[in-house]
Amino acid sequence: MDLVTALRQAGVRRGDLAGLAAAPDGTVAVAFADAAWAGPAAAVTAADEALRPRWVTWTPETAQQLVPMGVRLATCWDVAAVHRLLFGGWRADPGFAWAHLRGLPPGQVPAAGSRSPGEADLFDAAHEHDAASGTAGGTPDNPVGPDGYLSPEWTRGGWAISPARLRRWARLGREAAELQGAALHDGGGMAVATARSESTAELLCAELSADGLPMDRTTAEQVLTGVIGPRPAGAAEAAAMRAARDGEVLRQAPAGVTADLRSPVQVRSLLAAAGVEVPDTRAWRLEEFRDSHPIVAALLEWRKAERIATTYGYAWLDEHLGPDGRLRGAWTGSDGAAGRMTASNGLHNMPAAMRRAVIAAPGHALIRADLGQIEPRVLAAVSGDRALAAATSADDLYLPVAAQLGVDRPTAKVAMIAAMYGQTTGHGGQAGRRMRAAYPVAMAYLDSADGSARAGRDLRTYGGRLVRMSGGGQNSADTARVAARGRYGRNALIQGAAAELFKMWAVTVRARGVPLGARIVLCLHDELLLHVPCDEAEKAARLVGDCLEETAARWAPGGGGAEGAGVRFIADISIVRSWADAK
DNA sequence: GATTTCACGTA
DNA sequence: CGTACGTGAAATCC
Repeated sequence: MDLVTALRQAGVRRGDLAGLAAAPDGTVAVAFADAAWAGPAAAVTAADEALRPRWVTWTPETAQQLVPMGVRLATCWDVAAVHRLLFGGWRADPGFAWAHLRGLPPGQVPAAGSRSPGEADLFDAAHEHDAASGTAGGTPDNPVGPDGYLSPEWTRGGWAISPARLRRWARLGREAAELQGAALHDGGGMAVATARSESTAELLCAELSADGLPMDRTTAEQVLTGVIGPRPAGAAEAAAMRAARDGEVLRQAPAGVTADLRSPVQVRSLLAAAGVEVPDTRAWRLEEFRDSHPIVAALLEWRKAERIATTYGYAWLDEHLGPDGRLRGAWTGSDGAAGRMTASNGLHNMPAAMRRAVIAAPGHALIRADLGQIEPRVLAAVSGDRALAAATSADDLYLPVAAQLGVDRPTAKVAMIAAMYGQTTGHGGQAGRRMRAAYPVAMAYLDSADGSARAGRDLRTYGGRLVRMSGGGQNSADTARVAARGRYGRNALIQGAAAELFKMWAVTVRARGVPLGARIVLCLHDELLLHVPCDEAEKAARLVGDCLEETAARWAPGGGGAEGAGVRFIADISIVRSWADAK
């Protein structure tokens, strides 16, 4: 039966959970109500458009498989993403997530192991029954073993196709999602909404990985030429150019002294020979010696060029910029403690000079949108501090804060940041004390995070993400380490909540942007870059702002001031041809 | 050959 | 004015 018809007959409605599993050959299985279906992936697109269920995936790999096949789903519930939210940590494979949901000791999850040569693939229909016989745990029809764990035969992947198994796997995914939903409801608050947006952010990540960032090769090569010279013809020429760059620094050295500039140890001796004594050679430390000896400025200049040459040079361009003018890397929806998005291949730490080369395709424009002062605004929201929330009504939040504290703006900003992230020197001074008096609720929130983290107690972000502070290596009594743990904890709650708000905004923009042909092409912690046909650019720019208002209203309710914190979030939004044009 | 340290880019 | 992450080269470990 046709999938849409089957879903309709089962009474599946918008937002209902539908299990989804995909085989490498493009076969998918869908599980809903008491039924399950298997067939070609294209049917899922049709079902998504017709009914828009919330597709349950075990891991983001499903989306990563489907997107290149042209299947882009509206929403999902990703068991791995929700597992990370509920339980923290990085590991989130199906067997591990399932064990947590069933309350089984996660340390004893059966290893997925490796297939021995010649062993039949469980998911190969032809060998279906032979393969599972004699193995512990699950059966060909049941992934759950008698011990309650998922069978390694099912979890180790590398599937060929068996529609029956695929359907079973999709059904079990939906069961896992329902268990997760129940666990999240117990937590109350924002957790279910966060689970949805974190999951859908995984769909966005799969698309970002597939689509890439538009970059103009000619402009990129121009930027490189300006910094490190033209593309070398061969290895010999490259070595010569490198030596020439080194020479610019070494000619400033005292007579007879030389060094390998790529060796920090040798650079330190080199500087010492020039009369500059430093404990290490980091740029911020060398900065104050810039005028002590000409070699320092030359070295700092060399470092900038060397960074571009080694990490973002012609080799980088050749490797990651496709013939279609798209720079690609792998995206993850939530990495590390705070749950920020990450990207590989330099997409998140590209030198500012290269932004000039990020240019919309012909007939298209980029929409650049930056959240303004996101962290203090997030603090106001998550702590529920009414006084700080009042300050968020200003475009520049630090002006009212400075007025409240009776200090100038730079002092107010430092005091705020010191409070949010902890400080290693001094005790905050007068401005710090006034912060405590002016914003006691926000400060108590931060103190509580700091105290819990110091004591090794786990934390939860506003959106419900567990930040693990207990366990291995967290019991040190060393004063410096304890203080660092405190800073880590308070930072994780602010950075983490900001990441949750950002992703909710991003997936809202992703959904609303579809009719305009607007695609998100870069996410950078508090900044979104959209690629959109020129004709729709104005609409898309307004849409991004509207989506922020909508997201903020759901995420930090009470904008009217009657209830909740009523925090205002702002974004700087501009329509540009190149990423470097804005601001 | 794998892991750690230093350094630096982004937020 | 602190935290996070990814990357590359050298240094170090095994």
